[in-house]
Amino acid sequence: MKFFNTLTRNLDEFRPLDPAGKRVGLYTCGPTVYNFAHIGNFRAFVFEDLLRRYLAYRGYDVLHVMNITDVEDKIIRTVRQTGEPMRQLTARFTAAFEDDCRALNILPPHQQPRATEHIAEIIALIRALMEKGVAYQAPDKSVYFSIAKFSRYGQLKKIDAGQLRSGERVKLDEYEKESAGDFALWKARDEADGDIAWESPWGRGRPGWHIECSAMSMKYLGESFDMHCGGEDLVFPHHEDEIAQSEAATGKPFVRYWLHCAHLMVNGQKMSKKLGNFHTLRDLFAKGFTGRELRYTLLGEHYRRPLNFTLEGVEAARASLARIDELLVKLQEIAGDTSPNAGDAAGVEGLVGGFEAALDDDLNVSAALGVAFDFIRDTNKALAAGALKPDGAAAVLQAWQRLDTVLGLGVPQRADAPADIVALAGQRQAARKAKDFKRADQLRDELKVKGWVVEDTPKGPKLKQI
RNA sequence: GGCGGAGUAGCCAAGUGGUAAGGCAGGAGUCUGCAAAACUCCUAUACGUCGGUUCGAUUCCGACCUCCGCCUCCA
Repeated sequence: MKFFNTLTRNLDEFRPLDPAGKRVGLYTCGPTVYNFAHIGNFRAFVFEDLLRRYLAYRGYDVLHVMNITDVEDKIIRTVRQTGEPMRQLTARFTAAFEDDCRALNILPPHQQPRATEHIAEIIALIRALMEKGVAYQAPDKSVYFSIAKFSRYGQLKKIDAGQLRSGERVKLDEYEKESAGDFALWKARDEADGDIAWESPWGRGRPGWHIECSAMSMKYLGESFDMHCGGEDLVFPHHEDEIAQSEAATGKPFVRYWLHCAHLMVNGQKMSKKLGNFHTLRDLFAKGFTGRELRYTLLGEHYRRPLNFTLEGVEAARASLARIDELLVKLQEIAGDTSPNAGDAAGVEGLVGGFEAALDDDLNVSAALGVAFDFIRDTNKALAAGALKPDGAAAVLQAWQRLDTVLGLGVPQRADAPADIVALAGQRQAARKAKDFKRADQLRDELKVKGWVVEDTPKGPKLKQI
């Protein structure tokens, strides 16, 4: 299994730190809960979900930790503007985030630590950095990390710390740092913070953003762990700073594999409220799209390529899913209660082997889906030829269910139609037998209004819920 | 200005030094009372531009164009 590691800029063979090669520590940067997350945020979370699911599929025992940033500049600004208490605001948007993740069938992390519940760990880490002499308290009372004291600074982004130039955002910065590249570990309380402040050895204040991830990831996964992911915008400075503060404090390598996903664009442009192409999941649900359609859309493209999100793309995803579902339902009908036996596995070797080979190659999910659709066409041909027996169908279903533990698209359940629908379908069939096709078509329309499609097959009419 | 990523048919999107998966959309056909689904064929001599290396490049190299990201708290 190979992954593109931002640290080495190479496709690296994955080897867990665990000597037994079993346990894998995975940390993914979670949301800042001051608003609804948008479709771009969820691209990253779906990618991380795919990664986690595939590691589990490959037999690894994954411990997945994702933080919730529940104290931060934007949160404080929102609190100031709206007057809503911070805890209420962050609880509300954390719940909304969790709802959205469920809708996308994103597995919940095993640990979901919040920054405000780890102030003690954060202070302990800053204290260690102060003791090592790599952090200092500036005249503004805030505590900063001195990148000049950490010679490996820039290893992730491949930048020379001396080359950092002050951008426009720095001009807005009112901090009294020794060097432009230094970043805040502890931010001294100011007027605007109100009562959002904690006691610390350096006075009242709150944690900087980067330090929470170091403190919480190391608490739950150890000082060195396997994988850390996020969107590509987090490479610098967030992840670079995490490496600096973590490694400076422990003297040990922090993370072995850094994986970053490319951004999502909407209609070929950067998503922005100004352009009117800004989508939250809620907006998309209101347009009639489902979580699994959106999951498929976000999942279908390789994570290191920019994804161009369009509503047409979600409609294409819907059609693709219908093709998959159609086959699965047919297979369920043929398989019935038959359980697959070992001998039937031969027919699905190509599917499973191709799928795994694609995902082993840096999670090439597009190629994996290509393999799946090739298989779907072949299976449809076999079905049309009547060549698929119950045990063969059961074997295919079993294989697909296993692959779906990775894709997370869900397998449709055969739903038996209620009695009134069955009765209507019976009347229609009687009308057809009597060659009263006008009446039959009326009844078909009536069924459609009630949410059922009737399809005439060689084995008789078949009811399908819309 | 610095660093990095991307440009494949109508749309989305894999991949490769020897003329390129898959999905969607549109069209035709088979099947059907008509549909639906499925299958077959077409749209499809599709690889940003210009050079170079090579027997041969979409794939390697160079330049250029366009788009995107990061350059102090944005997935």
